Amino acid sequence: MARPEVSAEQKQVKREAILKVALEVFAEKGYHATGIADIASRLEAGHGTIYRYFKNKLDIFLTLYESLNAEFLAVAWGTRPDLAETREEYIAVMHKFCIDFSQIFLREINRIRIFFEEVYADPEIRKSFEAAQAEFLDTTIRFLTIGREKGFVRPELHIPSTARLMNAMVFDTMRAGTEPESASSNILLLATTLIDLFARGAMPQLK
Amino acid sequence: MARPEVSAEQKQVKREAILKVALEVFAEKGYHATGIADIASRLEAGHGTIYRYFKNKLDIFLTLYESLNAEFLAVAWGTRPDLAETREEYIAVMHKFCIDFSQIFLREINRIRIFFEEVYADPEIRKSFEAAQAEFLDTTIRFLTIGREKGFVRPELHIPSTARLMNAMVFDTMRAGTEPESASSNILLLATTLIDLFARGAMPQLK
Amino acid sequence: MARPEVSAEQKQVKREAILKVALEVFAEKGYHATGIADIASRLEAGHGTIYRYFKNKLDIFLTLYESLNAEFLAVAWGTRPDLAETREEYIAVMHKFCIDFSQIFLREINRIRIFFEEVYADPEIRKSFEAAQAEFLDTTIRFLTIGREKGFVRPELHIPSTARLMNAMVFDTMRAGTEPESASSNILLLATTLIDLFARGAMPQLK
Amino acid sequence: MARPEVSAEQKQVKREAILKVALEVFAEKGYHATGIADIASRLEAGHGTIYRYFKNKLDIFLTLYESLNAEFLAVAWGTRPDLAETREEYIAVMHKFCIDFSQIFLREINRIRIFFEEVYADPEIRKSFEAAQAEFLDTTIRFLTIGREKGFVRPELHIPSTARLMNAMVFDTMRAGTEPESASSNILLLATTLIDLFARGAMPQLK
DNA sequence: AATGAATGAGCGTTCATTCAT
DNA sequence: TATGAATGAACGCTCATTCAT
Repeated sequence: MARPEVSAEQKQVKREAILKVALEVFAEKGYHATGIADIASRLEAGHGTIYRYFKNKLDIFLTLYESLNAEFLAVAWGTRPDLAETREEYIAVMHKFCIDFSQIFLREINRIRIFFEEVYADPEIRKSFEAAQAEFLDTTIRFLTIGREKGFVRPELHIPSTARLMNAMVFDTMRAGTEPESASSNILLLATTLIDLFARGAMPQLK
Repeated sequence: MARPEVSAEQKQVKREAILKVALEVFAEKGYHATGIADIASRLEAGHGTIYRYFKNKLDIFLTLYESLNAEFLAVAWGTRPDLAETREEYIAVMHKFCIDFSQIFLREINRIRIFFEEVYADPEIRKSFEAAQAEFLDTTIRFLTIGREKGFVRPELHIPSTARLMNAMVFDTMRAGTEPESASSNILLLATTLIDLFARGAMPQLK
Repeated sequence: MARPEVSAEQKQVKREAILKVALEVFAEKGYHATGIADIASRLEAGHGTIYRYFKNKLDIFLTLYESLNAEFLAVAWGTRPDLAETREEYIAVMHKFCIDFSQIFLREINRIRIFFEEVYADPEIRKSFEAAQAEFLDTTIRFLTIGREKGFVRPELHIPSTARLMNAMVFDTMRAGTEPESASSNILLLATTLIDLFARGAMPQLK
Repeated sequence: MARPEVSAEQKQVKREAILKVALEVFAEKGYHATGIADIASRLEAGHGTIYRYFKNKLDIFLTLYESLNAEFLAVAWGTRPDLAETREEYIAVMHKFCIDFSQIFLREINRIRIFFEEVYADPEIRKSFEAAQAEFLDTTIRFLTIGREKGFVRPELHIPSTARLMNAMVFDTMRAGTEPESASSNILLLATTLIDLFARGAMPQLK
């Protein structure tokens, strides 16, 4: 009984070691330019070894890709706009979401890089990306719908479009974090601005 | 003297013929999956011929890519927020920009597709994309800066961040137009919502 | 003293277990398409284990192959044309040989399949096949030589050639038994016809 | 008009050059042990070149294989037992068939070698072999049926079985020709014996 | 100018075998 | 004794690019 557990555990350890170096190489060179040989040699292992743990190159990539999607989605579905009783609380929910997202970013900058850069490298990756995007859209739609019910969102706003635009801003904020530093790519500043735009728009209020 | 001119002109005609079919194939299959042979055979020409007009596959792609960027940038630099005298005119400038952008889209859906999907297919493409994005950012910064000077933009807004977020929304609106139709991917609806968010935010105004 | 015996016995039991499943897999997939992993997994053992009992894949195959040859040869050497006193008894010897061969077939269809199909899969197998064929030829030559001495075989017949042709018919009859059923592949009918051709030829006798 | 013809002709010349060396290598090393690289290097060409003329390794092999089948079948269908008016003429038809077959053999010993040795190297080859065998059987059945109608074949003989056994002898005679010389592998002697067995059987006629 | 035949580096992947545990 | 993780040589094949015609 103990034995298979150890074996399975060791297998998992090795899988994760492969994922770790694969992520590094994918982030450095991109999906297409990365060869199994690159991953194997950085792992200081034979390239046959990798095929003991993953079906093929795509399998490795999708594993990395989907685990990131899962983390993002967990944060997104974890927001609780339903608990917000006031306008300020509603904004605070959004704020918390941005903070949580940022934390994943800080931890997972390489995975975020491949998340954005390799969307179209393979039809399977694209499918995975699109499935995740659709689900993200659902979470944002939920956020807005609850907000409207509670009177925190202007009722005349078209929710699906708004959700899509907000997601575009959120993901671009993440993407900014993967870029070499510049004034415009400060992730926190972008998040603050995003919330400000959401709350008040860009134009002064007419009296 | 006449001869070389004709020759150069003919050369240009052929170049454009190649670009035309290359665009089709790139849009259908993507950069990596497209072979020179695919382009040549659809052109009904030998593949050696293509190398007389372009250095290599990347050269063809970048030519297409950069001409699209140039068109987009021409529209962006052509906006005249400086001529807006009223809040409504300022919004109208933005509206016109969206309309003009949409028109490029309607005409150039294939180029827009490759614009979005092949950003990271090659480091050169990426560089080109990033250069264009930086310039787009400049046009939006100009738009916002002029708006602020004229009192149409809230002075406390951080302009570079706002510009980046607006661009994210604009490009995502374009991208939506390349996707199979769905409620959320209506390009005009997205543009209208974008302007609405810009003008008023998503939340009701406090009295 | 007892111990090594038991060990050797156990070793033999395991060897036979390996041969049993190996035969199944070889028959199903063929020599080249069969991997050590296929055999090991059907055996529910590690693939390293197999190398404790056999030198390599070829060793397993040849063991199976040669044991079948040995069985066939035992039957062939077991014919007793020397005991035949009459033409009818001589034919009966041949008949018995066909029946005995068929029984091996009924029992060992899988080994017969690999016997025919994998002759050239490896030079070693080929060598084994050819050695067996040469020995089969000897048995048939013996059968015919004795027959001639006893006046049951036409003296003008070239015995080595006749032996070879008869063997060709015998093995093709066996091979027919491994094929999906059809009118022409009825093993008993073929054997009967073979004997009939041997005894009387295909043409009517001239008066 | 002249141009494409020349081009197609050159293409054919090259195809045949490839087939020529491929046949040599296949005959020497066998299908599985032959690599595209082996063929290419003997051709003194890059291995990519081969893929301009053939889809893959199997394509080359099947081309060789099927052209041999076609030659054999042409000979088989070219026999004219229907023209035989006497027993001797009927035997002469068979004799001619053997001679013609032998001539292909003398010309095509390498193709005959692969014909026999690589039957099961790939399912496609096997399919091709079996289709050819079935057609050969038809030609022999035709030969025997016409013989029976004309009174040259004993009416009680089971024709499909007889046809199958005769084919086994014919092909084994061919196979003998591919083997290192021995008393039993004299192709003409085998053919003569085959006809003798066909005509008179192996046993003395009862008075 | 136009061609397309030739090239070969490079890819992802398989699997028989070894050997430390 | 039994294991299965590790290995890496070797495979078939693709395709961007060159260059002789």
